[in-house]
Amino acid sequence: MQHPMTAKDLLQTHQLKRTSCREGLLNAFLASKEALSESDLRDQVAGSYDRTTFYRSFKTLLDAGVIHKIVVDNTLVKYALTTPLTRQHEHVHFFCTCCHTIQCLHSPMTFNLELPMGFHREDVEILIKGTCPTCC
Amino acid sequence: MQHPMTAKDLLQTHQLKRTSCREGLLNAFLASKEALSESDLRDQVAGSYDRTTFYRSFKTLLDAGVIHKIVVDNTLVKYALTTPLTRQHEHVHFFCTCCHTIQCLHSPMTFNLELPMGFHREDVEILIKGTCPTCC
DNA sequence: CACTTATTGCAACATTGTTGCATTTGTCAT
DNA sequence: ATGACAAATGCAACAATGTTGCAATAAGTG
Repeated sequence: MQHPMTAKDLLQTHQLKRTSCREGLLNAFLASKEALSESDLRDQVAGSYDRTTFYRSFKTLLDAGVIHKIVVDNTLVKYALTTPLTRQHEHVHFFCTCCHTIQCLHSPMTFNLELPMGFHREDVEILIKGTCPTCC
Repeated sequence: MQHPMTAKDLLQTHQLKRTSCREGLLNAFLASKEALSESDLRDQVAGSYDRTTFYRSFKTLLDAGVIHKIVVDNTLVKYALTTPLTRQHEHVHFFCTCCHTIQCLHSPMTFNLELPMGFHREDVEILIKGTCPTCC
């Protein structure tokens, strides 16, 4: 299932006003299957809008949770639309070192993490790096 | 085992010249058990050095792998000394949701991950969020 | 359509990061 | 120790990035 949503829907769902800059940003996300970097976005939409407007619209979408941040390798920062699957905890991100795409894995997998004394676990973030089926 | 190393040792091991700014940075890390943010470091050492020098020294340590980056929650960025234990793959970072500190965990832990067909795993990054012994 | 409120664009500013170059410092061999 | 060489430093100037206040504008509502 891809994104059946339109920029308009996304904004209305989050009770945000429907402005052209916000729609421009969201359309960039809707048009691409992969996560986008901030400069990707800037290249696509920011020519048309004031720098300030871009920042503010971008921040609005982030704060509202319409999009979310992803960090790969502790270095590469990208953003993607927030989906119901994205929202759930303890899911695993897979980063393909070959084609540099990111996927969420939901298939059954087991963890056995034994923490040292005194540590209490609430949540886990896991990023697996390797090659995806398409690449190898 | 804590860090038995001195700033001097660390620099020599990595074949970096022993300058006071680099030593200042490393001493900040050696003095703290926790990961530090860039502004933590700036507060501690940067008064004494030129802004440019701070950036360059910091980058040198990062590039050489003497320190490494840690990202929590896709948002909070900190840095820690790279130790032999840190260097080994599949080590775990712990983020305390109470005191907001980050530690590297090295204690023995078992870890089982079954990947879906076609995926090949090369490396794993794990961040555990919860409470540390000091806090709860 | 008119009203209300949030968003926009602009300008000015603040912060953050970068580059070139002369000076200083560390390292290594003597 | 001393000198030579390479590298790091500090400074200044610059570039990029992010922020704030405010008047003009556009969006949602009745």
